[in-house]
Amino acid sequence: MKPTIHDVARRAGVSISTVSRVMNTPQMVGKSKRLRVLEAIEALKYQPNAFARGLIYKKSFTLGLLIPDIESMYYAGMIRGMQDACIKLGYSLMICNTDRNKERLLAYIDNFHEKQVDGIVFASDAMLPEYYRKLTDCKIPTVLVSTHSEEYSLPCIEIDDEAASYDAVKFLIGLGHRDIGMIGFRHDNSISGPPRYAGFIRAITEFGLPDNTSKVSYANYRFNHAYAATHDLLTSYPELTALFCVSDEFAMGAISYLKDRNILVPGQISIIGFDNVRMAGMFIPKLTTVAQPIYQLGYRAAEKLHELITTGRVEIRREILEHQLMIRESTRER
Amino acid sequence: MKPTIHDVARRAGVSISTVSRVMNTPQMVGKSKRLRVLEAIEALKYQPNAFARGLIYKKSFTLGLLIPDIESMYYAGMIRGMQDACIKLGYSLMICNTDRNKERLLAYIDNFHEKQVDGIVFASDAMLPEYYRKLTDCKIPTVLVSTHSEEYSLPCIEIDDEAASYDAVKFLIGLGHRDIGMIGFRHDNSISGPPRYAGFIRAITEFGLPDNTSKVSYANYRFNHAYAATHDLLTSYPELTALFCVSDEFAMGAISYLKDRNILVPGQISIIGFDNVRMAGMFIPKLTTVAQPIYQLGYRAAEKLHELITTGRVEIRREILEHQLMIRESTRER
DNA sequence: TATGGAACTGAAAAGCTTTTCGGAAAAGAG
DNA sequence: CTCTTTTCCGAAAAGCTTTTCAGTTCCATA
Repeated sequence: MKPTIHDVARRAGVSISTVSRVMNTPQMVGKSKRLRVLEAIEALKYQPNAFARGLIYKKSFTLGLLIPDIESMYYAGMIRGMQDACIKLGYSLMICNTDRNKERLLAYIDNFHEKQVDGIVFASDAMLPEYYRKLTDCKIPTVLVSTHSEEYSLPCIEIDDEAASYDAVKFLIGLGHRDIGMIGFRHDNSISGPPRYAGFIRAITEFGLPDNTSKVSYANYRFNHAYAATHDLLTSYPELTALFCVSDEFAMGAISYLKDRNILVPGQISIIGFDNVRMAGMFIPKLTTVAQPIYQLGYRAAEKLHELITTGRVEIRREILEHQLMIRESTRER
Repeated sequence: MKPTIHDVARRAGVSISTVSRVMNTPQMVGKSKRLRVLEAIEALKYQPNAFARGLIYKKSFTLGLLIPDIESMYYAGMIRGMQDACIKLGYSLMICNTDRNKERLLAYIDNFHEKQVDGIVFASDAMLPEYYRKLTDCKIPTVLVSTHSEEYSLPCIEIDDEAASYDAVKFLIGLGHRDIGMIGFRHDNSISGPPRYAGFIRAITEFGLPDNTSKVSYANYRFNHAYAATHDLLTSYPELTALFCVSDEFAMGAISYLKDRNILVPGQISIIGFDNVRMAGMFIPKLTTVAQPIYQLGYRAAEKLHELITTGRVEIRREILEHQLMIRESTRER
């Protein structure tokens, strides 16, 4: 049986109040008793019971994290940042992988509610009304990361997707490419889909290449969808010399398809990705990509949530972090 | 303020005992009261307080997971399996990323202890004496996954590393290769390092190729170390035509190095990896590798831990799952 | 040597739920 | 219609900690 504060008190020959004080405000306790208590704690390996404390503090010192896909390299990087922030702030992190499943996500919120997490970082793309309702019903502080929500005005932290896309496409154009395609996220089930498309459109129109407007194919998060989308796009538009992919995984899928067709990257077609996941620098060819500050996104999200929990509000509701072009080997001058 | 059982009771005009019964043993409650209580629960969005329950049950219905590297694709796959099992078994999962840092791991165990996790899945490679002592001091049921420990006889679940390596190297030999090198885990800070080396040795000696015994270079978990190790190995042994890498990430690092030196894979050198992470099929060339049942490893680990928690013991202490050769494009006949 | 204050300590309540135990009401039997 | 047996329900205790409140002890000062 786990030792309780009573066991420690008995062994040290003091009251439980004293033991509690030794743990929380040691300076209030006389030296001799304090030493005896410390000895007893050590001997018994006493660790206060988090349930009892939670009952009093009404806090669990635990944060919940909702991510759509644990196997995505993007979220893995974010988790690291978040955990480091949690350590700094004295929280534990409970990570739940929704697999983009609505029921599962809802069930996780219930679970978080029951477990009394102090707040939730929501990284699961679109904040649907059902999610929001449940979150407000439960009154759980929530921040969004790498997504946002106009209608519910939740605190969020992300990059400027439109500008980042624009920069990527502009870079391609600067390289001399005139026939540029895009592999995008579908607009109906993603948040970053539309702004990234908008950035693409802005760049091509601004530089007088409106022919490319329709040279877009959509894929569904994963490698093989991007592979198929690339096939579709290239059969319709074989003239393409450059491809803007809205994620590194998409870029890898596209390159993989091209490789299977013996089309050289960047020899014949240049590819630019998005995210700069760890794998981007390991792939062959190394991916040129627009880098998100993935680790910082996670780190700041946890900090922001902490701010929301402790102060009840947040300095800046919508926080934008800088993106950055990483030029590597998958792009080349035309 | 979160509604309590008292609020529900008041609203439904019954005692708290009745509310509790409605939640736990509904058939013990008369229909009319039950309905009233249900209505009140719904209206108030009542959710029992996990702290109070934990105090009574002495269970948190939470499992702790210790992993060395959340950014490794290997562990990401395992987490998915574990989470699915946890959902089935009614547990939550608390994932902690140790970053292979001893102090951090120890701190996480303390944290698990305080949070009263019901058990721990330990995937952090070597079970050091300090870890084991703390675990036993805290009396937390623990199972090991994709690692083991002779001295402490903890339940574990893994593959047969020696046999898997043997199969990989045998496959290379079957392809006609006679000059085979290996990029291995260092023996001093890994558990699977020695058995995988042993499998390599057994294969080459069994097939009469003892010259290869020393053609081994060691790397430290990550891509760039494998990149460097490949450089070392090939400058010492330029005659190599095949390379056995003890992880897919190592294989990618090796291929990346080879690519930078304009050495063709599999044209000039065949590469076989280990693990079959999700990325293995996406890399260029697609990796031939010996597949671990990563998802099942995670799933079974959670089930096994559940078994240990509920029954106090475990049917089979050391459980071996089957590996399987995945022949793709990074290997070729000599 | 008394007295005021500081320093320290213990008893008890609160926080929320489950469960045991005893009692009341309803249903069935004679 | 009375007595027994179920069925159902409420009061209270237990589980562990923190914190408030009310002392007690001890030292310094008058």
